[in-house]
Amino acid sequence: MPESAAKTMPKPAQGRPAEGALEGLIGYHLRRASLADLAGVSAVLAGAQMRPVPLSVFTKIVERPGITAAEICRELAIQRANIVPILAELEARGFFVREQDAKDQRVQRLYATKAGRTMHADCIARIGEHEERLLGRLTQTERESLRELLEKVWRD
Amino acid sequence: MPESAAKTMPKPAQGRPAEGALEGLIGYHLRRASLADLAGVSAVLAGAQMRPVPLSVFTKIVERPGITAAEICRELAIQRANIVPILAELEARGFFVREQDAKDQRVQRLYATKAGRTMHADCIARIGEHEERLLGRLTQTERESLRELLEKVWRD
DNA sequence: TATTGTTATACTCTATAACTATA
DNA sequence: TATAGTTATAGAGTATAACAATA
Repeated sequence: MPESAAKTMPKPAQGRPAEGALEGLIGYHLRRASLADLAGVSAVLAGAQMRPVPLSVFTKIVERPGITAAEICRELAIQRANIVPILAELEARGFFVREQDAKDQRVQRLYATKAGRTMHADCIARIGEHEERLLGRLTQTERESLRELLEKVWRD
Repeated sequence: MPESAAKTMPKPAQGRPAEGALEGLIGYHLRRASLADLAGVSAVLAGAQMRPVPLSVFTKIVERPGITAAEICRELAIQRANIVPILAELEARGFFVREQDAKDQRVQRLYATKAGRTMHADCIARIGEHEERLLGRLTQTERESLRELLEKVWRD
């Protein structure tokens, strides 16, 4: 017969109700919240045949005309090898074009097309509606607090 | 950086500095923060040959002796099919045992062993140190705020 | 009919190593 | 030597469908 686990339950933190180890970890809530968000984003983007990572890559191209693949990778923490098929698909769908840099023959500068900018605006609007649902229980002040706290966590 | 990008930068939201579409999305910061956390957790758990998901599964076994695999799956939003190899490995390493339920022959009740509880306590301690680093820029009050805001986002 | 545990499988995302061409 | 873009590949993590045993 297995021994009781009650003895090993963690002591409640001072002033807080007893809870499991997972609930006490910020990382656990970060992960659950992020996964909940990702599911919603994926769902609304599916209607535009788009996915979260390719859209974040494309957002950089739209907002920073002439950006290079290597720059995008550094800013989004993507491996250079992994952006290749992402760019290939976005290019094949006519969302951006590549231009060889005149001064450095190694680099390609990327420019969104009109069709790409239209797709981008549509996707950002879809995500906006999704976030409105996701954050429905938070006030505007709470949303801004959350954004700032999260940024403090991950930004260098 | 080419100045031509300035023309296509989105208009700043009222009262806030100019920023890209990604920075304005809570979901983007949720994802970056969660990935930063996950990298750190994975690193500290590697020293104990453990990974985040198996540990979250095992935490349920430690804290709820007699819990079933199906219950764990519902609480952690894991597919039943995917928990099978996770439990197989934890069992093979001697961290828990299975007992057939007397009243319902379909279910197996799971009980952590002493070795399992020791491993669990070690891993939770490692993660605690990791979170201390991850959240180093947040006050205790801010950490508690963050936890509550995140919970409001994902919890039903 | 529904649920538990399971097998098999496929797909996405991510990580690593190595190559080429340029600088 | 270092960087940009690329290829190939392997590993997690996750998703779906189906099955046998039991309720």
